[in-house]
Amino acid sequence: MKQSKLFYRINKSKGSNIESVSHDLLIRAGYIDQLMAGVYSFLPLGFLVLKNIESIIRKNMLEVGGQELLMPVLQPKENWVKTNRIEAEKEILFRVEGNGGKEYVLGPTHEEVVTPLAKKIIFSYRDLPLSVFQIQDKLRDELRPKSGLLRVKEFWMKDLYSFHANQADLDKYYEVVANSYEKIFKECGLGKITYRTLASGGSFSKYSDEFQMITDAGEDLIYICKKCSLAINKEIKSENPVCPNCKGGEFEEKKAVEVGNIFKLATKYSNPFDLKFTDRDGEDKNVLMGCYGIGLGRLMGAIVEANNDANGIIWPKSVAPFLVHIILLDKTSNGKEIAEKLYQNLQKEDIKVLYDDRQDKSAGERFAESDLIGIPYRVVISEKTLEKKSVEIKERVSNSEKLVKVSSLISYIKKNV
RNA sequence: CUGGGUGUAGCGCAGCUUGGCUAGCGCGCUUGCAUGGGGUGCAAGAGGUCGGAGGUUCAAAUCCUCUCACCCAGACCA
Repeated sequence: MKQSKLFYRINKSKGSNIESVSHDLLIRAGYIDQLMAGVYSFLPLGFLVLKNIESIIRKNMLEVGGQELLMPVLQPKENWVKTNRIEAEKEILFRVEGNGGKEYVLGPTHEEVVTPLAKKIIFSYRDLPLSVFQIQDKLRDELRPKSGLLRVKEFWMKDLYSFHANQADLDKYYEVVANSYEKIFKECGLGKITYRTLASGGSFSKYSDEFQMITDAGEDLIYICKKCSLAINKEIKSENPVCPNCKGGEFEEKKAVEVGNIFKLATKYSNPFDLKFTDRDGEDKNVLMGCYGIGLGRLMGAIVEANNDANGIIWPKSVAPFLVHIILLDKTSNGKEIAEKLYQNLQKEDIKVLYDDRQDKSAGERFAESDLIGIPYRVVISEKTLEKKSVEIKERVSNSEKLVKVSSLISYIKKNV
């Protein structure tokens, strides 16, 4: 992508009412735009990041046997009456009326769709276990959206639903997904600061698990055992004066944001929708279910909260909108030719490049913008570097740069990814 | 929903207390000249009717009433 054509606008000044770092940086660097409270557009830069996060999640969900499908945002009110969530969730439920007064719900989640759907497919123990997932838009009328992407009314969510013949099988798969979640957060660069956190559970299981990333921008409090590192949330803490795992140590209190959670739903939804299967012994039994969610936009915000400095965002390579940011300073036709060729050749190697070809901007301004946008590798091409048939390469995470021969730049980058 | 705060140009703000010339500033944008490795300099321009509606007044960004929106804290939250 040539930067002169990129659909974005840098804002030099921070809004006085913006509190969270990720909110400020994502807006200022042109990743997102606020349409109204809790509702954002993803500009090209932001959408590239979102799609990278999506790819990481999709890959891992396919690995645990999830089959990808797509369910509608628009849902019939009747299904929500059946589970009583039309009442239980009424504060966050968007409802719309269609022609003839027909009432709809805009889906905040999809148990009310996936369960009746599964009923058309699952009949026998032979059909179990199975799991399906989607990455799709969710709508929740949050009472108070805040902190940019960390709490919003409309967002992409990955939701996986699993179906099992017995508790042991559900328990086993639940752990498989939990491990997969840890992998996802690690791949997004949050491995060290994201804790699988014990939380109180759904109706039929005692516990659920939240995945909490430590950050001051978070709105949750979690407690980490200093002895065994078990993390628990506030409710569990008030039920357990000592660590329920090691019976030992004190807890350390940390602010955190919930980037994912997993539940054993058991029969909570198979009951009202009468989702049953015929077991080996010929008896009809309730299907047991699990559900597993990750909010993609929130994860993106969390990644920025955890990866930034005074100059801007520092994207982990796995989710960065581009891997390389070429900045051409040399104004001669020779310099331009070399930059263009590098730009083309990098792309041929499937390396994503943002090429700053804006020769009317000062070097300093372009460097400042580059830091703000936060692409992992910055490659500067100037008369100075070209005298040595080289370009200058600098990683966003470091503050030292080095010269690399023009001819070996691609292999250098490939070696370091 | 409760409490607090804010709406003036694309962005960030001043002006409002003590109504009064054609509503200012910085950034950005346009044009020209210079500059060319950390938000470059000089000059000349374009752009707003002050969130919205109503009211008071000779006169309203400024005062009053209503209303909408956004932010922060709390409550709430698979």
